[in-house]
Amino acid sequence: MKLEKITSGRSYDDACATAHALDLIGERWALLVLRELMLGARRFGDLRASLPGISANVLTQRLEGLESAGIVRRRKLSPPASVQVYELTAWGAEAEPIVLALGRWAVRSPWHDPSLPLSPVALMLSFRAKFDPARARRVRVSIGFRFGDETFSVMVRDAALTTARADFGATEAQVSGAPGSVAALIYGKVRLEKLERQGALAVTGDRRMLQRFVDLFELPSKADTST
Amino acid sequence: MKLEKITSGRSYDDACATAHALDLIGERWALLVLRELMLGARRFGDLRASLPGISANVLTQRLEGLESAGIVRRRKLSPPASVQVYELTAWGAEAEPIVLALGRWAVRSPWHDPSLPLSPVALMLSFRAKFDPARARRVRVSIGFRFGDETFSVMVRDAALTTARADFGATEAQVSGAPGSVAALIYGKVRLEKLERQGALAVTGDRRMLQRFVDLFELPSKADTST
DNA sequence: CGGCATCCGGGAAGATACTG
DNA sequence: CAGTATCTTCCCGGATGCCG
Repeated sequence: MKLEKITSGRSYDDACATAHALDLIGERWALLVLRELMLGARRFGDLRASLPGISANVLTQRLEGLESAGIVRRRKLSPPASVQVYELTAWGAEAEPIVLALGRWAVRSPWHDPSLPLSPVALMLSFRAKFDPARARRVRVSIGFRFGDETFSVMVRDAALTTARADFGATEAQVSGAPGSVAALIYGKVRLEKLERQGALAVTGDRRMLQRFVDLFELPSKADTST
Repeated sequence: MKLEKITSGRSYDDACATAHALDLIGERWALLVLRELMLGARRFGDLRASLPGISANVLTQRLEGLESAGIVRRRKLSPPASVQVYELTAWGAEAEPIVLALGRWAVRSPWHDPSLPLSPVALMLSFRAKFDPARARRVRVSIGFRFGDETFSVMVRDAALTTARADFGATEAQVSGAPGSVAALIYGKVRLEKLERQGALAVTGDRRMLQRFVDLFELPSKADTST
């Protein structure tokens, strides 16, 4: 099968693998769809809600293209759920370093505006992108996050960070609020007390553990565009 | 200044840094322009020649956008050259991990076609992408490459690889031919003797050193799109 | 010739309405 | 809820021409 038929876009006709990657996932919205699938299967409507601005027909096209390229798979959940979801193939999941590399680079952009809407998955992935193992040695914490009806757990131990969709369950501290408010706490270094007073965040459990987690991350430095 | 004015494209309006990266370098051809600038300043015509299929007006637009975003800078070479070139800013050069991550991922694509045209810079960057320090311990080689009138040198020592535009000069072996033929030698594991017999490559210097370099790289494995 | 503006055709993206 | 159909807008790509 010809490549143009797979993504139904134009090909760069370049043997360079980077160019080929752009043939596969370089179309508008494609990489953000992958981002939203990085933490597990999602429904069509979930994806639409997490990608403000995408229209239904474009999302349909992207999912079709990614599916025929072997990056995304559609699956029907077993009854009684019987609902259709989209998930990454093993190869699709291997695109995570691309998503993280893009984030690490652009967070230093002078034009980056952290006040825009932020999806829960995007926030969770940002932890993976900015996590510094050297800084996390000897730190052992587990934090739960709740955004609406989505919950996640983040664990730091043995200088490694793991993120997953999971119950608050066995975490040491739990945070509820908007993803952007959590970002303000961690990356903007806004004081937790202030965010609680504003009603932006609600915390239960061991607050000192949460602060220990926050201190794992530093303020991103802005890039030098003059040299 | 509003972001939309910088790249003159549409914005994702997403606080996620990955989305912002796509605002900056997600337009068609943008990342390939960066790729071609990764190994040093280039002229407009050089870029056009290395990016078959790009039209002059699109290249102009991309260069303008990347320049106003602080990723690319245009510079006038001092006389007597007095010619205009484009080069990466310090921040633009930091996008290299993105280019390499895309390449590492897509080289495993079932649809990747290595027989398409390949630019010299793309080949040189592929060395950086696929270099395995563990495999290169105790190896110390320097190879020169010539593609038309462009020459590069690659050095491996102390489990590190360095690539640069440079004379053949002090390298131990020198290779001339098309970038695709070098790729066939290194990634396709086509025998050097065969490529020489076909007239695809010409080698001078210590052939054993060249073979030692070739052996640093392994055949890329194809991805699993079924699980 | 290098760099860039202009015009145009085709096609992808965006918005909205509609259907099972 | 999960898409499809339709229409509009705008980007991409190709051709041409201008200017230093």
